[in-house]
Amino acid sequence: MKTQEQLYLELRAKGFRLTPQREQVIDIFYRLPNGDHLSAEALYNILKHESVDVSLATSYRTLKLLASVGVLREVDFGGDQKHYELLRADEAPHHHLICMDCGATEEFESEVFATEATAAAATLGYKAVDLQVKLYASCLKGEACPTLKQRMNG
Amino acid sequence: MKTQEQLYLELRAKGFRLTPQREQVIDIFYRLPNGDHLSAEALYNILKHESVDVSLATSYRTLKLLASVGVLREVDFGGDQKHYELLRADEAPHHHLICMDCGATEEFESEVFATEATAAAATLGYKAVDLQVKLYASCLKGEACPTLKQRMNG
DNA sequence: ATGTTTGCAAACTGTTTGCAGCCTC
DNA sequence: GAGGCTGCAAACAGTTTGCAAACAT
Repeated sequence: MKTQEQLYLELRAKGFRLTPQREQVIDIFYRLPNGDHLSAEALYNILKHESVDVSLATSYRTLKLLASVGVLREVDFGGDQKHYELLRADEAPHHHLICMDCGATEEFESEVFATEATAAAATLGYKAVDLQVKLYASCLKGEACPTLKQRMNG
Repeated sequence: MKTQEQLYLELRAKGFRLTPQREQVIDIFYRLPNGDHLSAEALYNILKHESVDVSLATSYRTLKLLASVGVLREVDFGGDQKHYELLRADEAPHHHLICMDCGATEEFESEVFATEATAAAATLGYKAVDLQVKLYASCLKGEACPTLKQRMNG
């Protein structure tokens, strides 16, 4: 995978400046568990928590910039805020399962989706660019579901 | 497929009232080309155009109600407004292709997705409920793309 | 008659933007 | 030094909500 330093250079090459804020944002995404994703507000909270001086507006602007440059991928889970995840070019694209009971999200992989999607696009006369799969599911754990419990007590 | 009359009874059975507004909304969705979808505002505009007396708020409320009852399905295309489409129980679920060049959306079917998704959910210990596939693609038509042209001249 | 649903306008939420000052190149 | 970048607060878009009147049952 691309290193953070390579990314910095890439940004500069494209005429963008490397500010402390951008550096920190990139750093946070690199430290995130694989496949994890953040909303602008979540990112803002992490930054604040780490005593990084960033405004919410910059959080939004940076996410958008990094997505437009291809560093991040915008994904949505049907909630009301957009989420972003690191785009790892050398990894199999993963898909998202969203639990309707507890709100948890899980990632899973499958080449079948990509293959099928590319074929479908071609059939319709299009060229596939990005595939986003949202699988809404139920954890069936009811009361026992840890995430659900947490939310109800929160 | 369920008839509109069946739907009316179903709503009443669940304790909801059948108002002219709701009747009209359901009617519009039934008259829509198969697989087509509407946002709250689009629905509102159609209703106004047909001289039906409905407020935007009711448009939102009705869509939400019908979705919660399982008549409509909420789908999103990455834009900023939610869209809704008629849920036809006896039809193969369809998926959406969104053109990144011209914004057009197309539907396509494939049982492969559903099969794969159900299996993936089971593997993770979940029960699949709904699968939403968004395939971003490019129509490659550039200037010649009719929808794109229309948008640029609009 | 009762309780749901509506329209209106105001409130809210997530996101974007204008501007003055700051900082990277 | 010049122009992009930031923070702030105000502006926005889409959606939700409180309330009194209107309506389905």
